Amino acid sequence: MKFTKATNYALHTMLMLVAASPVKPIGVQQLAETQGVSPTYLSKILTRLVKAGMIESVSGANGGYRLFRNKEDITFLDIIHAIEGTTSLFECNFVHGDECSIQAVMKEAEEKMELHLRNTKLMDLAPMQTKV
Amino acid sequence: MKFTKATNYALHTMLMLVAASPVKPIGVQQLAETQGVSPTYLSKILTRLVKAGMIESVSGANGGYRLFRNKEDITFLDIIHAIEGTTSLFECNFVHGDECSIQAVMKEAEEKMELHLRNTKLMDLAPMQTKV
DNA sequence: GATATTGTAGATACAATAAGTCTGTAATTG
DNA sequence: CAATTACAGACTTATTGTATCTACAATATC
Repeated sequence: MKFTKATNYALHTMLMLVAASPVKPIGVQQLAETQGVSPTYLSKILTRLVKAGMIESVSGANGGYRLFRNKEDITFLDIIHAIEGTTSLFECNFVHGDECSIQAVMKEAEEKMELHLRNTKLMDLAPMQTKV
Repeated sequence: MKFTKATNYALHTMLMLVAASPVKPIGVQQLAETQGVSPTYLSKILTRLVKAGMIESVSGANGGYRLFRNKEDITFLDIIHAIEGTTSLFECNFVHGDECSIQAVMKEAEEKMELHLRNTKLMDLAPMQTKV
């Protein structure tokens, strides 16, 4: 199991948007070029962030993407959940008596990871690095 | 991203082996039947645990699998690493200046999860549940 | 030692997911 | 209106996960 590349693209793009102007949008062309990925594909990924209410898209000439929520509110977990989904990483589909004790442990472990991702905001990195 | 089913099979099998006799091996036939998976496939998974030095296989009539290490030493993380591999869940392959700050955060998060999995031993569950 | 029993390795098949492309459409600006 | 930009959906390709099958090697028991 691995995080998908889409998550990597999403995180890097968000970091750029956080560092950029909150009013003037950045075109997907530019965002994609910096990361060496095709604009249409990146657009498809970013649309998920739009639907999650994190960013906003502006059509037409000089359009692009810009933040929608406050910088301060956007956590790593938000972005990851928007891309990877929110279902548990581990699911036991056996029919035990009731709860699967193994799954319980796995869930606890996952929550430790999520806690860290929820407590870390993009802002925490933004100042030191303005590009990519 | 999801943990594979193989990890689920491995964890459940290990729980059975921990609860079973440390001398008399259990056949893969029986282990597989309990979990509703084919014996040859489970065997393939268990072979990875053998190579990781956690369990031992015994060929021939009345053969099967049994623990090799001490019950007390076997953590969730050991089993998961044996099946899923030990590489990071997140890898940024862009060429930044030096270290990717996003990757750094992701790595920390992963370590939180691993810490919990390393601190939880199969033994912790074994007493309350002897089957599956 | 022959035979039945059990795990092992390798080839192969199938399915699901990830990763990316292409094309046409809709919205906006100038 | 023309140029620019994002969006949606169908489609393709590559990779990984999930098995199955078969021949082989090791061991126990008679």
